Formats: sequence, structure tokens, C-alpha cells
Amino acid sequence: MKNNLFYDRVFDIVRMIPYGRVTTYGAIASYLGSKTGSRLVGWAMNVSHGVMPKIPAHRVVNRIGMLSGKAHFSSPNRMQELLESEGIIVEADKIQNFNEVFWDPSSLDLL
DNA sequence: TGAATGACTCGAT
DNA sequence: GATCGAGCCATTC
Repeated sequence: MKNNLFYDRVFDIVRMIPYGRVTTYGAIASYLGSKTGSRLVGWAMNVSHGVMPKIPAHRVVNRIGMLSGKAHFSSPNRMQELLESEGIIVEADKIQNFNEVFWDPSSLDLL
């Protein structure tokens, strides 16, 4: 565990995701400059389990809206349940209304 | 120190 | 339109 700005930046963005909205690893990576790599975002999420306050990692999915990281949750169903609880339609581990609930970090920018 | 891995993404075939 | 391969960077062995 290191106090890298990268993780902090990713966590901050994920925490800024509004209720009922989701974002993608690529969007976060792109917001960080895309040079950071989209995979690092997922890596940061892996660490987010022990990060406080809690990181709504369930609101972060891949570019097609598939719950790629659901397996890393306490329970694979947990991610889908949380998303559905926010009004997000999830089917076959994939967000159906992904286009509607998609949220871009640059939307808030520095706000 | 070098090589491998990973919750991804894009371009080419 | 679907499938395959390479690129991206930090962390770990």
C-alpha cells in the first residue's frame, strides 16, 4: 500500500459517481489521461476493498457495461443487487440501460 | 532487475 | 459482425 496519487484519484472519481449512475474503467482512465492505462483503474478497484470510505466499485464496469468485476465482490450477486437497487437494469451480468445510466467523470470535471 | 499478471480498450483480420 | 492480438502502466513474484 502506497500513498500513490493514482489510487486516490481513481477513488475520488468513483466516489463522485452520482446515485443510479455508472462509469467505465476507460472513462476514468481517460480522465486521468488515458496514459495511465485502463487496467490500472481495475487494479485500483482491487485495492478499494480495504479503502475507506467505502468505494462504490459496483458502479464501475467495463466499456460494454458488463459487470466484469462482480467476481471480486463479497458475492457475485452483490454487485448486481446494488445496481438494481439504484434503478439500474442488469441482465446477464450486463447493464441494459447502460447508455442511460452512463456517467462520465469529465461531466463534473473539477466542479 | 526482469518477467508476469490484471475488475480494460482499441485496432486489425 | 465476430474474433484475435497488441498496448497500456502499476503491482507482485
